[in-house]
Amino acid sequence: MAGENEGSREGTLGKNLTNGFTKGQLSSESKKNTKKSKGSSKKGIETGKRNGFVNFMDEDEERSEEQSDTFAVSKSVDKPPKKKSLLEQRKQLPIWEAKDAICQKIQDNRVIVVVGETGSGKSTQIPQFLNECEYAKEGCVGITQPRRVAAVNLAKRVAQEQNTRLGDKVGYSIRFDDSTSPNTRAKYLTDGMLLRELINDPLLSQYHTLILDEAHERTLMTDMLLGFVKKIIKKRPALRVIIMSATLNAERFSEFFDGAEICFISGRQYPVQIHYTYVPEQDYMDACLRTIFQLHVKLPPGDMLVFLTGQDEIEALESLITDYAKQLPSNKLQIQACPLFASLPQEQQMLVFQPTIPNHRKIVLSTNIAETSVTISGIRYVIDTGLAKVKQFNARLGLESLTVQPISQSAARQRSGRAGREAPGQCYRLYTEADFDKLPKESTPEIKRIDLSQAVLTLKARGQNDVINFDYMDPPSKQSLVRALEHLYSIGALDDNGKINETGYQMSLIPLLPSLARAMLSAREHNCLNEVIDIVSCLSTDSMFLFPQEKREEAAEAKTKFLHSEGDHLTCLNALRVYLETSSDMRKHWCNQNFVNRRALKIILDIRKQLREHCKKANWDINDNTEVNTENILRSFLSGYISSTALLHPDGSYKTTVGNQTVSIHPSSSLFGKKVEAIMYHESVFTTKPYVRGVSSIRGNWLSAVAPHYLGRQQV
DNA sequence: GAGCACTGC
Repeated sequence: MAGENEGSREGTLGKNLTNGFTKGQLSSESKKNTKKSKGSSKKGIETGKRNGFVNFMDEDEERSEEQSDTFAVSKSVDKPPKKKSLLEQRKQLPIWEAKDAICQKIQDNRVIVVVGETGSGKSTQIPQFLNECEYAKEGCVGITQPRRVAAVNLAKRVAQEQNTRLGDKVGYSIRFDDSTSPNTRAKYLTDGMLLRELINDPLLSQYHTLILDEAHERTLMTDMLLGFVKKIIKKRPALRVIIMSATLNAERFSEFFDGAEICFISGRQYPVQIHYTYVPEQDYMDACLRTIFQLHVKLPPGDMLVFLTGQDEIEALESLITDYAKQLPSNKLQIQACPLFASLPQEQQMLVFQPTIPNHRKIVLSTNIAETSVTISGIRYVIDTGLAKVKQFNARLGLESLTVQPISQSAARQRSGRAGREAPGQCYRLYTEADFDKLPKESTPEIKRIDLSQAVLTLKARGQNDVINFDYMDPPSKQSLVRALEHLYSIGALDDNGKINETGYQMSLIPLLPSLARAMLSAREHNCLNEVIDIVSCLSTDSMFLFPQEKREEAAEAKTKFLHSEGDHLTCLNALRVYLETSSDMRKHWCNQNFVNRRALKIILDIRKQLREHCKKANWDINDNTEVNTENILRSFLSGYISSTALLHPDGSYKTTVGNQTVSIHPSSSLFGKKVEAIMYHESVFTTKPYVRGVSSIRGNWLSAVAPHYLGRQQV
């Protein structure tokens, strides 16, 4: 199917492209185009409807103004000369002028909102300013980040500026890696880590100031922190809070904190001119390909960043670009296409960051990863399809889905901003201005889109028993909260009144999904903690089994030697055990030979190590069984998957025990096509139909034994 | 008989 799609896509693309770019036309068209756009820069690249060109119009004057406001254009284009001292460099940051004002504001107000664009230096400088303030003599400032790398890099930079060893006065704290000491006065941490700290220190008493950075991203963790911090300031009058946001929706944060003052910091961002298409493009892949070549022959050198939705698209477009690039005259600028997505192997990801091949224009084809997580230097042009893949959780059906959706206006601005990091840039939106205006202003916060089981457990374990009335900036639907409560109840984390019990509290201390944490607790009783730790580690990150498009059969063949008849849980245990027995100098080779994802395996081993340490601290015995007792292992998992089970019906289909929905075993599962009495599954995903993945076989009579309190009414 | 945007503890 996938192959067929690609084939037909290539067909239309090819036709349209050659309309616009036959070999002979290439250079003359490009000349014509350049002339036109120069002659009428206000009106856009007007070329009419011929030749399959994608026609863009520029933003109108008013809109350009708004854009430059949004991006707080820096007037000085020159960069600081190399030899300047760190202090002199700091003094040139836009935020330096605001130093006294910020210090004054934070002395006078308990909460402020700081809006600063990229490059303002707010994340590195404000913590240093604060530590010089009168009120901040004792304790430290905590700066939260949504991502691990950001926490580490900011800490490194500030340690340098303070001329101190990293981990001393300036440190960071992220999962698997803590670099702080009692001396630490500026601590960069992921927001998940600060949420962890709430367990042992409910008032976060070590901090004189908390800075929630990148709050506009509205991650689940940031949103939970916002609610907790609002509670804490009522109990700690001395605590200061700074909410940092990159967009102009700061009023929402200000309102949430009872009208907190907003400070605006200008950034070091160059203007980006926005271009829209005149008419909606039917096929954005086709439009993308044509736009890339159209712009390539027209625009001065400078790399290009194209936002697409996923790996398949990126790989398809990459091969098309490479094909058509062969038609470029050899005396003209050539094209170097670079794919970029999270699961791309490290070595290939590096190509994006290395200097562009001489006489080439680098064209980075990227997912959303380049919108926030990764910054690429040299980008002058952005092409934005206006789309992204978004995960959504249907609370009524308990199904997840991943669908392509239009992005928000603020995401579109974030994308266009990627063209103006080093010089003035251009952004070509493959949609009309009218369509842009119809986009939602902000993206939907994560808390409204995902399964909240883990979040609800987190809230309850930190003293927020009433999760419906927690002070959310954007409350999730009642239905999704109720579903999470029901799920937690089904696995025995809550008592009959919905309060967290000892089991639930123990689960909350384990950094895993509630279902997997429950399996671990159950494994203690079944004397198979060792095996279950290995399996939950595998289930906590991307699959270790790779299936490259071109070598699918080879990869499937390699996987057969690990297959276990009882299902996917024991299959991944088999594979991990073989890996662990492989000598360290052979492991890389083993991975390549067996189509095993080395990056996933590294994370699996990190998680495994962390879980084993957790057990050691809790004094839990990690058994040293020589023989694997599959029934004990599966029964342990069933404690966590009790509401994720399905029974085989006479017609050969599986129907869920809760909700009686028909589900199919995903073709990637080792139980695909097998008919067993009953199954439990790690996740259910809606793609073309409801599929379950991470599936293992169970006996029907295990169900009532595991959760009589829950399944009593729906006896099997 | 077929999919995986991106994070995080």
